[in-house]
Amino acid sequence: MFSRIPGQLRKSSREEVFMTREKYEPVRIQSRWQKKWEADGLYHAQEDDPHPKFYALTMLPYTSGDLHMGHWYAMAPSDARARYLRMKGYNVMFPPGFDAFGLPAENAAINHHIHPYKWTMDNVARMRGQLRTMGAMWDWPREAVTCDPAYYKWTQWFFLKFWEHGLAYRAMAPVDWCPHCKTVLAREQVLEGDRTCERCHTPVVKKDLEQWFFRITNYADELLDFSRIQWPDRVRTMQTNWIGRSEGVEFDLSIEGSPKKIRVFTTRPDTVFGMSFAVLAPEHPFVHEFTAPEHRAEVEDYEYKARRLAEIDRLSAEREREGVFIGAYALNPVNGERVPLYIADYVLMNYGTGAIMGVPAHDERDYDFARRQHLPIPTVIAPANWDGQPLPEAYTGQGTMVNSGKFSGLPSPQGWQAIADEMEHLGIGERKVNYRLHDWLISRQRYWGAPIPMVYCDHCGLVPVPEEQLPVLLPEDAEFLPTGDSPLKLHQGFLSTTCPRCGGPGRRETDTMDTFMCSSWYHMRYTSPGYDKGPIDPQRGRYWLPVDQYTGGIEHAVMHLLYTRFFTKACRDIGILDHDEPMLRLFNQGTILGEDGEKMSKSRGNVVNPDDLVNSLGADTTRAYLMFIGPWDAGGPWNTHGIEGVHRFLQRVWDVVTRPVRAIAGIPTDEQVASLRRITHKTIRRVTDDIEAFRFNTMIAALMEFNNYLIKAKETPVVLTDAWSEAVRALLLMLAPIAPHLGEELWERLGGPYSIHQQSWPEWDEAAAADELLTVVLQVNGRVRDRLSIPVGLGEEQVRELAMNSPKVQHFVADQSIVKIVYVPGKLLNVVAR
RNA sequence: GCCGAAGUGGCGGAACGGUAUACGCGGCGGUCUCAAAAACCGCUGGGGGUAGCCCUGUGUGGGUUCGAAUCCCACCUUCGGCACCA
Repeated sequence: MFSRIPGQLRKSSREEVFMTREKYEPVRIQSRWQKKWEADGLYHAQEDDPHPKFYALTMLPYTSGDLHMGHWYAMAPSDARARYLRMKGYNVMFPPGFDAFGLPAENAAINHHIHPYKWTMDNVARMRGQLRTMGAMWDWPREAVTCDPAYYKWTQWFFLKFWEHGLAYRAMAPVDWCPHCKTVLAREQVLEGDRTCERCHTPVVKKDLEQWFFRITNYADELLDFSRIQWPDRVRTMQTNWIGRSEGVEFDLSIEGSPKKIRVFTTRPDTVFGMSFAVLAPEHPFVHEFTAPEHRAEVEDYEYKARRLAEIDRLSAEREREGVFIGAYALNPVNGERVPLYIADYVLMNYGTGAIMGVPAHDERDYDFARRQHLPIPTVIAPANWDGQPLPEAYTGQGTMVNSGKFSGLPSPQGWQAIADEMEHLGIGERKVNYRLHDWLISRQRYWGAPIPMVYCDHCGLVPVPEEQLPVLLPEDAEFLPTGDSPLKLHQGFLSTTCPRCGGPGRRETDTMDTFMCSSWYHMRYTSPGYDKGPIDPQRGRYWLPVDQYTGGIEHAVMHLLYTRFFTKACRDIGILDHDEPMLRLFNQGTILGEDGEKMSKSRGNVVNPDDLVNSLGADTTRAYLMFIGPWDAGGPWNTHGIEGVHRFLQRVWDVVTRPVRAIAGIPTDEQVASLRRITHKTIRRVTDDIEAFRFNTMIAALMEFNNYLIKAKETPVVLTDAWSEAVRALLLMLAPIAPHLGEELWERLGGPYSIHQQSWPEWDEAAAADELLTVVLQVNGRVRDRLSIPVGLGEEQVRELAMNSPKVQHFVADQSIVKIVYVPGKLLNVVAR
């Protein structure tokens, strides 16, 4: 009985402490502010704002079903920076949207009998809800969903404009067909190496089909010019390699006993005297005509093998270079020499002319081939100090021309030009630039995409659908059968139409457009929501475009990011836009991995669900942890304990602001105040530099250090000063872009005006941030021996004197003589003794 | 094979050519508690010493420099991209 009393007392005093210390309840706080922000339209950017505009954009997500951690990793830091720029005084637009066309929706229709529209829009609804929980400054009224007829109407409109301006065309071409997806793919969508479909990893097969193309190659040279944009070197290199520009000469080889000539392309006209054979691609159209009867069987056998290989796999560049002689001879135009003609699969039909001159001494592939076929390997470019002996391997560098008729003795770069001139002069060839880049294949044999607005008429041929008849709608009652044929092909109502030109019977194009078409211009549409006279309202478009800061993954380097640049340049030439590049600055974030360091995937069971975290630790902690985990461009593994550390940090910020100040006796010293102001202003400087440079991890580390200081300072009399309020306000303002809900909540509790997200970013005062005492490191022969605390501005002489008086310095110098003293003002002094 | 990026504590990662390991996690010790959890405080690269301290240490080996994680050369490893483009 008696002993229970102290216990009860203790219990009640603990309750008292509990009452005075309010808990940080992130889930409650976030839903409160998300509702208020949305109701207030806090993030809806207007064009009549006096501040300079800033268009911040993060790559739009595909409507796969759920917002996963990868989306958060891409979007949360991007949002934080958009918020920061807003506080810096920009009129920031940060719009959301969905890439909503594509095969998964159609596969769901075939497998689960859900209409692609329903499947997609259900996903959009779910993802919208999840996006809202991030607490990002999404400008919802600008949202675009690419499968919405109000959107794809304009995708079709762009197609018509490209058609009108000769940038869209239909052609028969050998294309890559995915037997699983039952559609053709763009070259970019075929994984090189194993030649599989990038989506389902089924080996693709070659088919000759009539397809729709965009003339992106018209812009090849302009796409190589990155001078107007600040994009990462990595992306620029990848695009440059993909475009693959090479300068050379195209010339004719006469064929013995035939009036026909074959054209070859070379980047090394300076080596033309070294040709000892010529090669045609196995698919070259002249092969049959030139093949001698006694070689026919062998040639056909080889063609068959080559075709099979081309379809299945052509794994390696190291494969033996094989080929067969076709029994014909070509004549070298510069010296009349007769050289045997081969077919070999190392020559590709879809690059250059599909035929080459074989110069084994100066090309590694030709060298291998010549060795196998026992062909001569004449040297025509002499390396420095060449001994006149046959080369042990192909020499591909520059040198002095030899055995090259009147060109012998010339340095090879000069010979290159001289021979090119000569061929042009004699009319047998001319300079030519070749590209690896091909025209963009945009047609797909699927339902779930924007229909290509063209009509086939027996009388008029190909006729574009008139603008006023757009959109060509996808029929809602299409049947989704696992036949492999596009549902549009089987839908009479869609298929049959009247010819817009003659009014006679017409048949609609059933191909739909590549989804990269939709994503090539979505950033334009965000500027003009609801505009119905065109894809972009000229005034609003001019105000917002181009995008100032784009962020997204590197995986789109040669697809989306190249297409959208092409799109912008084409629109400029058509007169729709007046700028050259869609996005001025680009930042590529890395990939967030599972705790095991592997890519997050359901099959690995290492998926971290953001929804669970939002409902437990809160959106702010999740956002902050993703930014704290490491450099944003590096990505990295998730760590369950790591996020708890970030949560503790936010909890301690909460405590610093909300806990009642304890009764503290005494008045603060000048030094206490100065030191608080110093760390405040130093932190503002650090944090500002970091967020400018996308260094969110060190930015948060700086805020943690600052908060740790404030926790201790709160126990001292400085807590009663203006410097303290300045510090706490700065802390919240700097935290607001990272943890927008916590920032807003605490800002309100401090009595700050709504909203913290409309306040100015704090500025630092260099004078307040300046140190009064500096630590000078004393080294002897480059090794740290002592430290000196000196007042700012102490002259070198005095520092030297203090240093030489240091017992430790003296000990390590001992009886050696001092050779020199290096002094880095205010930082370090190194005594060199020997 | 070619091109590019990167290798730092037990872990994620910090460090304008100038105090290596900030910040966080984990671990150890402590306070509080009947106890535990939470929270808070302290310690925490390795080796040596009772201690003041000393030695050593940023993938490996060299070099430049008063001084190198940082710059240069070679090599090893990892990750990306490209891979017959004439």
